[in-house]
Amino acid sequence: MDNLGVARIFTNIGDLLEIKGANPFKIRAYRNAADIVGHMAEPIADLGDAEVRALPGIGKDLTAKIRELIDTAALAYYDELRQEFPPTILEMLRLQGVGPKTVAVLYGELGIETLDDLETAATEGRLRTLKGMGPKKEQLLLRSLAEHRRRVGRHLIGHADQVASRVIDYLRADAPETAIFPVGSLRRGCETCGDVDLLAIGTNDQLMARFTSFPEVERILGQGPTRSSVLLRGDVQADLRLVPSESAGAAAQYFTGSKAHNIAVRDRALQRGLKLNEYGLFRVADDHRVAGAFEAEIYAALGLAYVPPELRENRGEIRAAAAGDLPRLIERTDLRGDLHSHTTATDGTADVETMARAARDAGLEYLAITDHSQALAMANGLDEHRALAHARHIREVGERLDGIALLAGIECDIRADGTLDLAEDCLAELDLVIASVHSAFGQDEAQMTDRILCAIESPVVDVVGHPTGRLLLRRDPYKLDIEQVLQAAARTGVAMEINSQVHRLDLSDMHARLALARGVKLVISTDAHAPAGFDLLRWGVTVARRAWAEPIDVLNTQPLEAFRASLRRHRTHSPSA
DNA sequence: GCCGTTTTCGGCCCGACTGTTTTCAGTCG
Repeated sequence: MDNLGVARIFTNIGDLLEIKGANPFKIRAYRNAADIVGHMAEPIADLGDAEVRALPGIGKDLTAKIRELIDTAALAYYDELRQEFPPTILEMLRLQGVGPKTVAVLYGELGIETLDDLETAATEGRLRTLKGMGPKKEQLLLRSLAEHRRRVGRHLIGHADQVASRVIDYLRADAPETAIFPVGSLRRGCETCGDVDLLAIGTNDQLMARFTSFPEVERILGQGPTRSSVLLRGDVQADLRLVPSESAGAAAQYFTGSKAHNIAVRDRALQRGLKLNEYGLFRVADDHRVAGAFEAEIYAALGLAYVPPELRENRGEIRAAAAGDLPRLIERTDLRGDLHSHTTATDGTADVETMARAARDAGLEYLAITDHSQALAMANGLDEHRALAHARHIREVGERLDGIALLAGIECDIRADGTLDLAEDCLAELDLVIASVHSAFGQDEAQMTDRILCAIESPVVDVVGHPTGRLLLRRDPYKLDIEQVLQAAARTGVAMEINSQVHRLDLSDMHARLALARGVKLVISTDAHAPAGFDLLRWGVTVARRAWAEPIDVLNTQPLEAFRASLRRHRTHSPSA
């Protein structure tokens, strides 16, 4: 069993224990262990018991359970726990506003086991008969159910990418000469993917059998010589297609999509007496193959510059490609710094120096340490006194280290009334202030908009962090007049963050593109809580690319001094004035 | 569940918000 498998089972144990009403610290121990194992770089199966035992938060008991999982792919304790509840009960925990206590009552009192049961009971008004529930809670649950239904069957891009990598590595081990790569929404960099589409080039009789024997396959949905489809553990569907090399480019183009992009490209082909399908680009008149082996030659044959996959959404890229006006999209290597990170001072897992070294190892020239402010008590947020002491410490460490510059910043909460969580004179002492919303998500649009506008007007705010507050597949964005916020940001020189956490990716691609159109600068940040977190920059870059961003649009592509000068706090007048 | 080691037992981040109450329980971060 791999790390993610272990992590998933520990997470489920934590959830089941919580429904049972077990000791909260025991629950936390399982969740903590799930987090540690799930984020480890090396396979836990490669570690000896002593090394596992040495991991923080993993003691004698959990070591034994991890060993059992690695050796037998099962865990007796987990199986016993699962006997006590129907297997579908954990799904209900995914609903907004439904926690373990509610699940326990729903199951215990009304025998509700599934989301469908819950919907029926809510619709019939039976939930309000329960203690602590009323009509409002019923409506809330129905709304949560509807949101949840929209999300099932989709996966975060980071998750889909890991699945794709594991499948590809497995296939390559047996066929090192065969080119295999992701297509579809994963290649386009969409924030969520419905399934994982893979394309293999060449001839290989064994490939499909190898694919369906991948260890994570739970069910084979279909198997043929050129196309197979499987359902993997964790409900991810993966499709593999095999095409001959003369059709490689056409197939890649066809299966990468999007549908809307492909329709527009094929239309352009027809206008030129050509037809495009997954086998190649052909003259209609005599079926002569004009192109097919490479994507670029197909686009070229249609009078188009090569369109990067992230732009293939039929949002103007074909016109731009025809005119030679495609942007020079930002790349990961254009980024020189990361502007959002946490340490053990609040809810991070590593100290300032460890994070700094990891950022340097990730190729960055500067890093802003931006721990939480006091409102996030649960994260041990900093008050003014601690924030300034922390800033001194960050600067000391920065002085000491070669090859990386540190900025002493903070992620300051925007309180429900729009005021900042720390005094302005304290914030003015820092190098960088990100203002973020972490509470009162239920405010109406006018309140939330005013709240963020209020923060933007503060002269000490440089960046708005994860501006819409969405959690992909979990929580919709809060209600917000983004247009007003962007106009204020443009006027004041406040930058908008693209948060690279795969469950945030906030701003979204569309909002980021709108921001650029309004003259707002972007920053791409990791929000790293651990040394491995800097790898996530690639996803923020992917969003920026989908937003048509060039390096000049993103503040942290600049060298340190130019970057500092571009921050709102160092501007002497508003940029649009 | 883990952890420490002047402790092998007794700690282990807690405040805001909501909807339901009539003094609070559950959820969220």
